[in-house]
Amino acid sequence: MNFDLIKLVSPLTITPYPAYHYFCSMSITQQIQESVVKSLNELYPQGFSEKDFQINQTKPEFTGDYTVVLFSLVKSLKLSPDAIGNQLGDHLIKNSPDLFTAYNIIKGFLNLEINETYWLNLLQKNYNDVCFGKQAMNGKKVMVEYSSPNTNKPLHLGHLRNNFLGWSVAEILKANGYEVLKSCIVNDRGIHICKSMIAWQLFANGATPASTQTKGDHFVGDYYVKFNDEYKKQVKELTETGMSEAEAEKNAPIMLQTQQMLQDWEAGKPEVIELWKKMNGWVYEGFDVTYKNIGSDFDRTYYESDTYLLGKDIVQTGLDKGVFFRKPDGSVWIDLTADGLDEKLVLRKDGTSVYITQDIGLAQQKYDQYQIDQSIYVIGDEQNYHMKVLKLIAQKLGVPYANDIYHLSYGMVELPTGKMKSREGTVVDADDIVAEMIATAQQHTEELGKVKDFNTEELAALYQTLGLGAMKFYLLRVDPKKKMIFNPQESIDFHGFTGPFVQYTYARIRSILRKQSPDKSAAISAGLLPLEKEILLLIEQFPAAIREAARELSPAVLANYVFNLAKTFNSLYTEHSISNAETEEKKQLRLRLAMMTANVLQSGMQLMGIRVPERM
RNA sequence: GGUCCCGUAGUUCAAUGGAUAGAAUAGAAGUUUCCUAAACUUUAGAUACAAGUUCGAUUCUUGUCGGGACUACCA
Repeated sequence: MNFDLIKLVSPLTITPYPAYHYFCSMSITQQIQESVVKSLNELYPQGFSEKDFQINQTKPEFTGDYTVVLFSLVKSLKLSPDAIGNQLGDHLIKNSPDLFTAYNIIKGFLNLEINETYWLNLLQKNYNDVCFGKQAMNGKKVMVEYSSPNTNKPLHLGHLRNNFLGWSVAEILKANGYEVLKSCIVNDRGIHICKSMIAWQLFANGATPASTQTKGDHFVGDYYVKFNDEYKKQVKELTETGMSEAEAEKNAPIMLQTQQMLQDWEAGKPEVIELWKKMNGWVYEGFDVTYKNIGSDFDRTYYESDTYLLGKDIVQTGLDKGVFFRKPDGSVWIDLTADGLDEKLVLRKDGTSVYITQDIGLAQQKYDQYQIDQSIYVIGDEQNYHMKVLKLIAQKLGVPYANDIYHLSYGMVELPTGKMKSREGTVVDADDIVAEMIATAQQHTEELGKVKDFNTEELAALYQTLGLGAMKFYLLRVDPKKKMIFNPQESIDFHGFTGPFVQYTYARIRSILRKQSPDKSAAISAGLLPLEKEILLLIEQFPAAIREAARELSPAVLANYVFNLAKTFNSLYTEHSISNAETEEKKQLRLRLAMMTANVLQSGMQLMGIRVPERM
């Protein structure tokens, strides 16, 4: 058997959904809500809305599918929960017999049983719909800025979380009908860039990535490390001559050289600019390889060397408006003490701009260029203060996009031993860890020996799919806002709550469907078994999960969702045969169930940037 | 000092104020003549502490203890 490489793994990027396609029917929760509101208002005069009660999925230990929590109604109705439950339950069944078939009340909870035909119709209508759960375009435009690398060192584990998160959030927003622009701001200038340039001049003897067979970003990063080593050495030498540490740090020759180089760069000195371009070029070649490998892409890349002068004119406007004030030395500030922050510099006394100045300028430029409705910045939580300042300044300036600035603040990735520290050499390199995951995928695959007929290319694609899938899932399964621990041992596990677990479930379904697809015209069986219904309930919640993921800007919602669905399907798979089902109608039901599960798993994984394999 | 964030099984993570706090992993015990055992089943194990708000608190409020981030005329 030979499989086409293209078809072996699922596509990564989502194609825009046709405008005519959208999930038109209301979710079951919404329908229940609506029915309950209607019933309450017909039964009682008080006047109720959806906010007056809660609908939950019924806990497995009770009979029923969805549950109305009655406590919140007790006070205004002055009736016991049981009395309300009985009246409401009767009324619901009488008025919507096609939706509700039975109810029971336990300790203030009204458990409702949903008519089985609802689930069967849902399945029959959508089992082959690969767009299930996605919304039509809503005309809103969002920019998601993520990745934002420095050109003095290679990407590390923290960047991976940023990249996977930014990319996934962009796809999730697309699935919710937004037009999304992915952007990247490259920090390509400044003192830290000059550090690696100086070190290269001093120590490289003309070496290049090509001459040393090193990936460009790693090559340059090595000189950044060399700078720090040399700097430390010089500081130590100076302090040994009796100089104070602070003085030594200021006067170390290599630091003086670096500062001179920054001035030369700003003055446009040709040989400095040339070196800068050359070394950044090496870094970009390296980044391109990494980005391509991990599946990051951008619609628009901004370079700080182009934007670092932006924002000065806005500062002038702010001065005129009295938002900013000038100190006697000529520097310009904003007073944010009333907002619980400090005074913040926006323009140096020499008239040059600082970090925040260019961010103000760039925000304005993005708005002018693209008329975006929302601007999401995927940046680590160490910059919470900075982003708060940015938004505050925008608000005080009264710019129209001020309230559309949103900082998607994600937590740091830490190791079991603590924070990653470049000085202590504990930084986990992005390329290394990805390669390690792919190698682990290869090792597992070879041990299991299930795809011995694959050719070299197919194997490479599979290892990539599995290794990267495991990595992405691991970094995305945690709530982005929270810091997370990266445990190298645990991360390479391909069992349990992992990407490969979901991929495996998908592959097993595809294996069945390759041999036999559902017969479109065939009847399906009524009388759903508990596991069959459980899967349908979960599938029905997929559109809601996509919406929630967008509302929370959290791919973790999808990771949890997809895992639960896969887990439940695996139980069904073990308990009940699909191909050799009890009856032909059962078989047709389960084939549809399998197909829809596979589609939803694929969509969900795709929204996290994870491909799913046909076989593994 | 100031501002902000976080404390849930041994470990890593869940839980719009709702029922007996879920998973995964590690531990223990099982499942392969049958659709892929990267799977499934069973088992044991946790809300830092103390008050408050209420029908009900992991969730909201306050305090205590513990951990972290930020607080540059760097970017």
